[in-house]
Amino acid sequence: MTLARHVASGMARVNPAGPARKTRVQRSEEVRDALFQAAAEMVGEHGYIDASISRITQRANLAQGTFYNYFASRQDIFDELLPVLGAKMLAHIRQQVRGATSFEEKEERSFRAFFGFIRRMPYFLRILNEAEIFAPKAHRQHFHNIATGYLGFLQKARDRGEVADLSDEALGALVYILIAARSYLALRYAKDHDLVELPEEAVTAYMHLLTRGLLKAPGS
Amino acid sequence: MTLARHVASGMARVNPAGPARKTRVQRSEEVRDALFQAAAEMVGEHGYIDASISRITQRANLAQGTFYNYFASRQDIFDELLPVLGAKMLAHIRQQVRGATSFEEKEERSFRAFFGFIRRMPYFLRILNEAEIFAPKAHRQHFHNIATGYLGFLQKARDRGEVADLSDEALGALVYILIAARSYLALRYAKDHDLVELPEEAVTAYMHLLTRGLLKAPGS
Amino acid sequence: MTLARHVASGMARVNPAGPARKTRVQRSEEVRDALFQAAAEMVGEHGYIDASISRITQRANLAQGTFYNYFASRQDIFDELLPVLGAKMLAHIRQQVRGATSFEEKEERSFRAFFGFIRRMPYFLRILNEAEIFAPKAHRQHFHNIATGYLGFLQKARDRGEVADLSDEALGALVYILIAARSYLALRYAKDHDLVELPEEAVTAYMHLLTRGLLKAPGS
Amino acid sequence: MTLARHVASGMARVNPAGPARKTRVQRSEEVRDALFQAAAEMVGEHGYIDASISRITQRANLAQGTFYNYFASRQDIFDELLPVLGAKMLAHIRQQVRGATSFEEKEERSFRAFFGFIRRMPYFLRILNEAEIFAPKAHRQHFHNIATGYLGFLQKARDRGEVADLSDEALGALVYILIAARSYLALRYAKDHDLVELPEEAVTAYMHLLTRGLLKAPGS
DNA sequence: AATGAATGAGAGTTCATTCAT
DNA sequence: AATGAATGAACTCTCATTCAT
Repeated sequence: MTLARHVASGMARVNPAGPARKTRVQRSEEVRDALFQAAAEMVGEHGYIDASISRITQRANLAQGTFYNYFASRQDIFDELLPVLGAKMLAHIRQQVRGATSFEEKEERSFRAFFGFIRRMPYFLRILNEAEIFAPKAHRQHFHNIATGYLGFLQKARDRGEVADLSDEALGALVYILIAARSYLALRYAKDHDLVELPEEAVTAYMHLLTRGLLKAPGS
Repeated sequence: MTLARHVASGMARVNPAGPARKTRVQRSEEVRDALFQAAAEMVGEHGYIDASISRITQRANLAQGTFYNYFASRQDIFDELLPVLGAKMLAHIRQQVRGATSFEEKEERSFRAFFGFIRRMPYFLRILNEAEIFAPKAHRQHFHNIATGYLGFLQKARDRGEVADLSDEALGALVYILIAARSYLALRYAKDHDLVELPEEAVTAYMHLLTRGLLKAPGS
Repeated sequence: MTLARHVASGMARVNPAGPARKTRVQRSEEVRDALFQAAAEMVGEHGYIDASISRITQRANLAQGTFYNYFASRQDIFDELLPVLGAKMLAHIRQQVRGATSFEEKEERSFRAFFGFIRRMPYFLRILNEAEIFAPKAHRQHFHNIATGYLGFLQKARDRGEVADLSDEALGALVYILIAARSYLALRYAKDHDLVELPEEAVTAYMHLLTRGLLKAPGS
Repeated sequence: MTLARHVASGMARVNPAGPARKTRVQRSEEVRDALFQAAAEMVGEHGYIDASISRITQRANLAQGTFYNYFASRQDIFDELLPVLGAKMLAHIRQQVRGATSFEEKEERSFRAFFGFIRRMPYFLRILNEAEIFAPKAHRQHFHNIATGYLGFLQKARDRGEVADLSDEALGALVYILIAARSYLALRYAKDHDLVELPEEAVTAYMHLLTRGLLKAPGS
């Protein structure tokens, strides 16, 4: 829950009768956060389409006009959702992978960490998926970030001799396949937009594919 | 062009001064087709969001009101798009795979056939992708159809001994991964919503993953 | 009253329970007229600023959305107001001047006809004046029309020897002065945006200026 | 430039780190001036409509709230613009006319002085013109001031025998005509809201009308 | 005196759907 | 069966004004 506390908690409303002294900038940041939070929740629960300014501000206990003190437009806040949350995701995964040594171990930990993240922040998956349509620039950027990092990781593993000797172009394609795998499995195991329960079998399948492919081993 | 003739042709407008002599049901089907066609084109070119009734009917050379003689609502026609086009895709793939013998050959042919299809019917990719958001029921159904067929195919290959001896659950996960791979690679290699140019390297990468996994072969 | 009947009557609302059979295009024209009429009244009475779509449609007994079936935007109808009413004004003046022979007589009749027009159609003055700000393109066009016609009229009179032998450029400036005179006198003698009562003294002053200038005649 | 220094200079911003040591009332007057100045510039450049409080205060380097320490409302400052600038215009014209002896000379000097003023203070023309719509009370007052003075001037000239023997009412109408002439000619010769280039021909035309009227002199 | 965030009414516009013709 | 005008709810966004700091 610690991870979600800052960003995904459903509690982060603006509290007009706050407990005590706050500086103006503190208060201002709180309001901005409340709006961001409310937008993330709305998009996560009902999609970008239904995340109207009216609903977002209502959820944040603010007047509609207040929104425009913090964001230039509806598109503006949409374009911020994925970068902010995507960075959190990356940080989470990196932290979980730290300490792993082999390519294989890193892959498995990273795979599990991805699902751990969307389990704790169920909004994220929908925000990520719909961003392709509603915040395409942000989505492209996010994808580029991830794909680039992933590609470097694969290239190093290849150069170290841990991964098959494939061309950069081929590795680039594989990066997309692996990212795709995570995303679709998340969708596959999501229940009611809310909970993703990844069965061990899925991890097995993923790792089997990575380590041995699908074909029956000749000697077995 | 034969494939696209029925569904993706830009010609299928209603011709008010048609060559005459049609039965009422023929005429009725023509109108319905024209609407469907126009909707598919609009969604394919501009996305579900911009496919308003007004634009769809305009493209079909019909009045707005006519739409509601054939579809109960805007959502209604959206929900039909994917099932109809998805069936065409499946038919196309099945036909291309016919005659292949080994699992490996079938996989490669099916993989290529998928890209062949979206190359000939560029609308399809967008309709498919956005359906997750705008026609979720249809999308789930489509996915279920495909996944079920794919799973059966994998199970038979496993039982025949061509594919590794994984549990049904694990195969189910793999199905998602393989479908995901195709979808994301299509996005990856799409240019301007219009053309998908799949490089051979991508096929290589995909087949390598399937046949050998990613790890360096021990003896090499 | 005949002049104002078509355009400026306050009665031209849409009557939902109309008396009898009308073709669709008749009905359609009526609705368009009602909107135009309502807009003219609103602008005439309260100015462009307060002529919101909401108020215009309310006055025409129509829903807000209906407005956009007939005009592409608020600016659109604003841009139509002056051309339509300005043409009526010109027609009225031309008709009143018909039959006059000398330059002097034509001028006086035209001068009186202008005030006769705005007396019968009190909206017009405000629409004309504010158009400079709210419908500048229309205003420029209207001004150009009038100024061009007026200039030709002065040139012919000069060439005939009725008017002093001034350069075209000087006549061009005079045209502006004469139009300005009418416009400001209308403002001067307007009471409550509603009634313009032109005193005979004003006609005398205007004609005196035109025929003799302001200076004391030397021999008198 | 001396004329524009007080009112039209683009420099008159509030300088937060001023050279210090000012009495409270001095400082207060400075702030008020800065707001007035900013408003005049905004209205002059973009019109009353776009002169929002936000834009005015931004241009004056002040916070929005500060505005309301000096003016009761937006309308309030609009209503001050024309009286203040109009007085400057009158002062300028009076000064330029000083020393002229005949009615004719005074008229020509005053005519030229008007255009000299708006040439040096290009804001003024727009402020003046739009005031009729956005600050009607101020506009009426301004007009009354000017018309009254002008009328007295004409009356004296008439009584002296320099001007034709017209009734007061007729002279009242002529005042409007002469003011109108200036205003419209300014508009006629304005280029891009910024520069008014009055050609000599326009002066000729104006003075010809005043001294001889438009008709061909009988003996010529 | 100066600040600037909060407010909420109101603006123009779009669009799925209805329904009389 | 086809039409297309009418509807009204919902949308994003602006802005004068207020007020606690």
